[in-house]
Amino acid sequence: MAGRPRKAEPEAALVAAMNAFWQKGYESTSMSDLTEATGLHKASLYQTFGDKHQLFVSALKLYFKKSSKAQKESRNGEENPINAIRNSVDTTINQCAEGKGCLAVNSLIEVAPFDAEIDRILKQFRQHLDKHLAGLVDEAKSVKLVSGSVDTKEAVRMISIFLHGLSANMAAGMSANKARALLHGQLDLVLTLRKKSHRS
Amino acid sequence: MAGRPRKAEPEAALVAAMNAFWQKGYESTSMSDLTEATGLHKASLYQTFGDKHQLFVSALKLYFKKSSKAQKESRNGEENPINAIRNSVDTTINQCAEGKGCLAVNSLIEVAPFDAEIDRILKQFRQHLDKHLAGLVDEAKSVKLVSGSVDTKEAVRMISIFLHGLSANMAAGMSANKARALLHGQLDLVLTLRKKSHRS
DNA sequence: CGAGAAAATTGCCAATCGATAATTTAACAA
DNA sequence: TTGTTAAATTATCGATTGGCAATTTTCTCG
Repeated sequence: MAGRPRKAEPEAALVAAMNAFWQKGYESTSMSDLTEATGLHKASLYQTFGDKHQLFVSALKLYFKKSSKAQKESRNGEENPINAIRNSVDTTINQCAEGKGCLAVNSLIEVAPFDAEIDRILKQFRQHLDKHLAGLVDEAKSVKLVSGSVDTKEAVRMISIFLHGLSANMAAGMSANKARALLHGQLDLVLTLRKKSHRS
Repeated sequence: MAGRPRKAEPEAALVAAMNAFWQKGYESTSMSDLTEATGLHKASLYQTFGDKHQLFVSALKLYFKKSSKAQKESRNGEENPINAIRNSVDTTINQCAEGKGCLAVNSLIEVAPFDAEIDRILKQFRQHLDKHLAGLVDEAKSVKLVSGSVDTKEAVRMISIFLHGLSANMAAGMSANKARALLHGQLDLVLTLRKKSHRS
């Protein structure tokens, strides 16, 4: 009944493909690049993941899965909601890489305008992240660490947009440290925290 | 002496090429796309502008020329420095287009990481814009419309990053109106203006 | 040990990529 | 008119693209 077993876990190949798309973008990553990155032959990629577009969709979904997992872990017992917020956005920055930026933001610009499916996936992901952050902001408001006059949705949006901007700048070489510093400044402004209040 | 005259202004073709790159990005825009957009035949494009990369460089420089011109005109006799700042960033948003974003930001993500020349041009452009905005902020500080405690460079950077984020979101469909509203909110925060102070 | 099944690999495909050489067309000067 | 010059066009190049059919290898089960 059973046939020849796989030599490699397809998950590892998918991670390699994800990194390839991340580094070069969708269009510029050729099937040849993908075979080199994954170690799999071209036809094996087609058999395992379908065509290039399907492989990209799978890679994006994996990126989101990893990112969501990192978000959940970012709290890690932290009780102070403000610090939880800081951990959360720091984690988002950590998902970016110097010289590469964030795969989601890159794809938002490069492929979402021409690809309804990718656009849908990315929108879903943004909503997911925004919801997570909004929960933390509400929590901070409930314990009066953030003023009740702050509009949660608005605040989250201002932070989210700023994160997009940081991703673009990191793609062009901004360091993660610099990005984090700017980001915490933005948090101070949006949540009307006193400056230099980073960490407790 | 003189030979056959040109049938079309090369400037018009360059504008068309710029729009093509803007809409589809560098890699995805083929020479075939460019011939269709410009109306020129392929070989004419090579003769007039050099290869694809040189044509892209020329298109980027044209984009910056147009953008810089719009920036200068955005003041247009406005005496209130705060309104001059608002006009300036509104002009930046106007350079973006719904569904396309800003050519500079798109290129920053798509090509700057792999192309030193483009990276240099884009960096130069950002510095130019930042300098212009910093001048306006300093002006506002000198007439006490912005607190002297505001760090000009820091403030400009926070606004610039936010603009990058807005461009990314506009590429994925955010309306210019929404972008402007969020942007003015960011100005209020960064320059510590009282909310809803838009326009005088 | 074969028979069968599935993974892995080879080899090839039409289409398109960016880029030029060779040629034709059209204008001005002599 | 004709020679010169340059723009416009045609035709074509080799390389690479994404994609797949055909084949070989390697396993499990009867």
